[in-house]
This record gives sequence, structure tokens and C-alpha cells, in this order.
Amino acid sequence: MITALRGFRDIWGEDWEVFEEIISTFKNRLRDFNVAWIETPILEPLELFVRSVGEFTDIVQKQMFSFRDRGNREVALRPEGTAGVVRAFVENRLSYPIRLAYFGPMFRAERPQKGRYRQFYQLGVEFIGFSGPYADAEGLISAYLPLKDLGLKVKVFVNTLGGEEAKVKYSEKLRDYLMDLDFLCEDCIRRRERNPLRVLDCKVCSPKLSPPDILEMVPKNERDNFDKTIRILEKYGVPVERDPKLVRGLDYYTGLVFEIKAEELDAAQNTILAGGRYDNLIYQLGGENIPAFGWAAGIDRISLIYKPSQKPKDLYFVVRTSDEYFEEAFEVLMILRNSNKRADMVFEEGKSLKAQMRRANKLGARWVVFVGEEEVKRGVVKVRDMETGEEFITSLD
RNA sequence: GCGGCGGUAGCUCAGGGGUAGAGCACCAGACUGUGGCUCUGGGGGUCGCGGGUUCGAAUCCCGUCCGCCGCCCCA
Repeated sequence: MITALRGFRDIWGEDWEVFEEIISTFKNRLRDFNVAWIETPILEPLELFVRSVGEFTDIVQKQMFSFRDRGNREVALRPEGTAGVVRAFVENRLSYPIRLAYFGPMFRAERPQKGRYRQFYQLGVEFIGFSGPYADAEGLISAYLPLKDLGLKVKVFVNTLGGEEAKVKYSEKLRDYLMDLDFLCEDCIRRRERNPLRVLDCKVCSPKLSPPDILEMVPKNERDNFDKTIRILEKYGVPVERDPKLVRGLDYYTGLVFEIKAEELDAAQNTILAGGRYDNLIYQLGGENIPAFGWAAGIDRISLIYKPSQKPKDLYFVVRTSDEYFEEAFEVLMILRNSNKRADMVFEEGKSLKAQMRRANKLGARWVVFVGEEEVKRGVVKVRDMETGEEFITSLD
């Protein structure tokens, strides 16, 4: 048997319906934010991700599906959505400001786990040409509202990187601070040299730390923006919590960063949506110097906790008393479908009426339509309501 | 990429050197035109795959693939 590759999976039936409900909930809400939808390629030049996500990030260093195509070009399956959308924005010279939204599969060669796949689905937005605290706030609100619509219990964590300079400066200052400590765990001793920001995430060491706060290094205007953004968010009903340790794993973020976590999920996969401001990326990718803000939601993870709405299927199921009336039954089936009814019947021959009824029941049919000698003779059908058991005769709908 | 645990019927799992099991699901019957509930019967597995040990392996050993958990990282 040939099976799917590690970390890749099939999604069908109820699982796919859950996906669709989640996506359409986002679509409905994002419509109110006046977004335009965009579809970009799954395969892009490797260089695009090296330049945007960051050459030294883990994603680029060890998690990309990259290879040479037949023309010997270095290409990669997209590990995230922002790079492609920004590339498309620059390449097609889209007018701005513009709010773009996308949905599609992303690929990362990570170790699979629950809620963590090598092909996973993200729905995201890029608000290009918008800046300032109101823009940051509306961007975050556009992420929060769909999650509320889905009925999820979430917590919003925010922080600011205060611009590229403040980010670098802070990283150095933090390293200095950590170098003087003698109680760090083995992992953190290794981390403090290469990636001091990660030490802040360590479950063991973090509680013992009193690290310098990045806000002390953030320029005053950035700090004012950050404070004002939080005030706006609170005014519009988005409860936020500052997490001074929050730093995103992609290099392109420059200002506000945020993560939304689901309370119902374990820490390993509880971040269901994340994003932030990236004011330099468009310029870095050959465009004008345009500020932007974006986020991406992990649909696979959201589908782990979303409880689908239980809407009954109004399915009509046509049964025949004998295969003699197959043709008439099929005719009824097509009449139902032509009047836009969801309808089905048993196509295998030699199935007893009882077996057909069982099938109808299994598929959750609301109505069963009988076609038999009596009905054919009189040019009518008998309809049974499967919930109440009531039956009635009617001419063809 | 590293560490731990696991893989037996469609699903959830028991069995742990001597003929492959249960529940659920599926199929068919139980007053000859009617589902669900109940009863009866039935089909279905090269016990993840490959190699080794053994008279004999689902069972023990090695490898490998896949899954889950943790690390790393992230949606």
C-alpha cells in the first residue's frame, strides 16, 4: 500500500466540513474589513524566502522543502504566506493601500505532532500601506473577531519590537545579562550565546529571570504607538496581555507583534494565530518603502477545537420497492435535483427496500421518497418524514 | 534533527513463543412495501514492513516506516 508522506494527510468528510466552516467564518468577517482575496503560487524561488523570512531562521535553515527544478532553478514550497503575497504585490505593482487575504497550504519539514503537519493550512491577511496605532489595532481586531465568531476561548498576547535597531540592541543587552547568571539550565547556556531571546521561553529558567524590558530600548514614538494601540484594542473589546518575552520567529517583523492562543489546547500547539508589523519587508523585496501589517491563522489547529454547528441536512432519499422501478426512481431523483434539492438513492441493484431504508437512515436523510407499483400507476410518490415517521402522498414536487 | 512510548479487523483496543480475539461499525435475515431499538447469523486481518533467533514468531532481537508525547521550532 502506498501511504501519504510523513506529516502529510488527507482531509475529508466531517473534517473537511469543519475546515470549510472555519474558512467561511473568516471570509464573512474579513469582508467587513474590505479585503481583496489573492491566490499566489505554492512554489516560489528559494531566494524569496531566504530574503524575507530570514537566512538564519530555523524555518529557512532546516524546515524548507527546497530543491532544484528541471531548469536547475532553486525553488521551495512556501513555508508561510507573507513572502509570496508581498512578492505578488511588488511584481504586479498593486495600488495601495490595500488589504489582501489568502488561504492555502504551507509546507515545513518539521517533526510532525498533533496539530503540526508538514503540509498545513493558513488563512492570513496582509494590510499593505497602513501604519500607526489605528492600523495596528484594526489589524489585530480583524484577527480577533473571526475567532470570536467561531466561539473560541482565546487569549491575546502582544509585544513590540520597537524597530530593527531596538530589536538588535535588546538582543545584545539580554545576552550580557544572561552571561552573568550561574543558574541557567544546560539548554539555556547554549541558547544565550546564539539566540538569547529564546531563554525567555524556557519553562525552567524563565520564572527565575528578571531580564531587562525591551520597552526601555524602544524609541519614544514607538512606545507611544504601542501604548495607544493597546488602549484602542481595549476600547473595542479586545482583551490583550503584554508578554515581554514574545518575539516572533520570522526576521521581518519590526513593530507590534502578537500571538493568539487557544485555552483548550496544550502549549505545544496552542498558538492558533499570530502576526505583526513588518515595515521593511516590501522594500527589502524590491518594492517601495511601504509599511505593512499581517497575520496568519493555523486552520489545522483551529479545527482541533472548533465545534461545528449542527445543522440538519435536508436530504431526500429515493427508494424503490423493486429494481423494476429503477428508471422511475431515477426520474424522481433528477426531478428533485432539478428543483435544487439535495437528493440521493441506492444505485446498486438487488438491494431490498429495507436495505435502502437503512442506507437512508445512515446518511441522515430527512425525507424518504417511495417509488413502487402503486405510486407509478397513480403518477405520485409517497414521502416519509424520517424524524416523525409521518407519511403522505404527493404528486411530483 | 534528538529522546521516550506505540503500531493486531473500517474504528477503539485485548492477547505477549504453539490454529487470530472482543466491542462498535459493515452485510444479511427475524409477519412477503418501511430506517432507528432488540435478537440471530455472516463477511473481513500476510498482527505496519524487512531481516534474524527458534521445530514453531503477532509474541523475543535488529533495522526501517508511520503515529503520539517531549525537546527544538512554529500556525
